Amino acid sequence: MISLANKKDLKPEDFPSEVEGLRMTKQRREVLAVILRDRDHPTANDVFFRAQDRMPTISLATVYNCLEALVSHNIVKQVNLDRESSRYCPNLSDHCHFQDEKSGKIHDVVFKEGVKLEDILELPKGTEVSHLEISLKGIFGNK
Amino acid sequence: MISLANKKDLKPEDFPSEVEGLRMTKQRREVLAVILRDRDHPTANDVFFRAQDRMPTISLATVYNCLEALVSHNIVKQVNLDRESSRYCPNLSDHCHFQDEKSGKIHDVVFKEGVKLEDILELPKGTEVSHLEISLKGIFGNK
DNA sequence: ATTACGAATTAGAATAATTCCAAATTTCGA
DNA sequence: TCGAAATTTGGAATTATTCTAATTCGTAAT
Repeated sequence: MISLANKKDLKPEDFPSEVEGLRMTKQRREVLAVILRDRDHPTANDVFFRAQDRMPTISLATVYNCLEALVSHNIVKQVNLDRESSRYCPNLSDHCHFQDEKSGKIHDVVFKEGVKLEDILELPKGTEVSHLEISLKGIFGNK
Repeated sequence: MISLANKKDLKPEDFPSEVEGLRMTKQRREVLAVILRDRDHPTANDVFFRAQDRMPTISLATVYNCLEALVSHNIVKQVNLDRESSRYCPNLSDHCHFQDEKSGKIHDVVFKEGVKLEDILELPKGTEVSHLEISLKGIFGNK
């Protein structure tokens, strides 16, 4: 796809009319723009409030609809930590999520160069992994 | 602790009166016995129904209370896959969960000998991991 | 332009898992 | 045995999410 992953400053109206086969409506553009702008793993509710700044009439149901559309078209990732509300992440590359217990902030964490799943997990022959989620909690570095 | 992990056939009344500093009440014994017996990652509701066989008066609220007590005393693990109901697992050793997309069954998966997190993840210096959850989905082997 | 049709949006109701609450019961230590 | 503290209980409350049905939008053909 046209990599949206880095397009931090893209304005909603700059999105092409279709992304990954998904028609980009006004609302979907706005929801996507919010997620690309802040990159702090917002919940649906967070997205709803932020989207309202530029689009006061958008509804929460629409935000949920848009998120589901974006996720199912692999435009954003849905992140689930414990049983908290789902969060949304524009980083499409393989990565994990680390929730800092002090700040509550969620950090993306990547695998070290060359690490592959089959190398680290005892998986029976013939296993096909379609989906992987790794989440960590603790104190995140000194940053 | 007295390793309960392997005590598949332990009857509720056989549990010591205290485990990991947690007083073992009748209800907690029963809930724990259910989890140790079936080992199929039941939800709170599953546990509730199974516990009712031997203890028809137990309430769902109590099952939730017992589960929370058992989890916080590290007697069982709480497993969260996506946004589904939490599930409960008596396997206390480090492991991941693989949900087979055909059967829905959840399999425990272990790390290969000697694999350590720091070896595979790009974590900033000073990071302390207190909690880790890895979950996979796909087709699980040929078993 | 106008129309027609499928897709998207909307508000609000419904659902489901979990937590909360306040009262009743049980357990434990003095 | 008595009283305090912990636990259990049923039901109400909460919260995130999904569903529903009505309206609106967008597009493509007339």
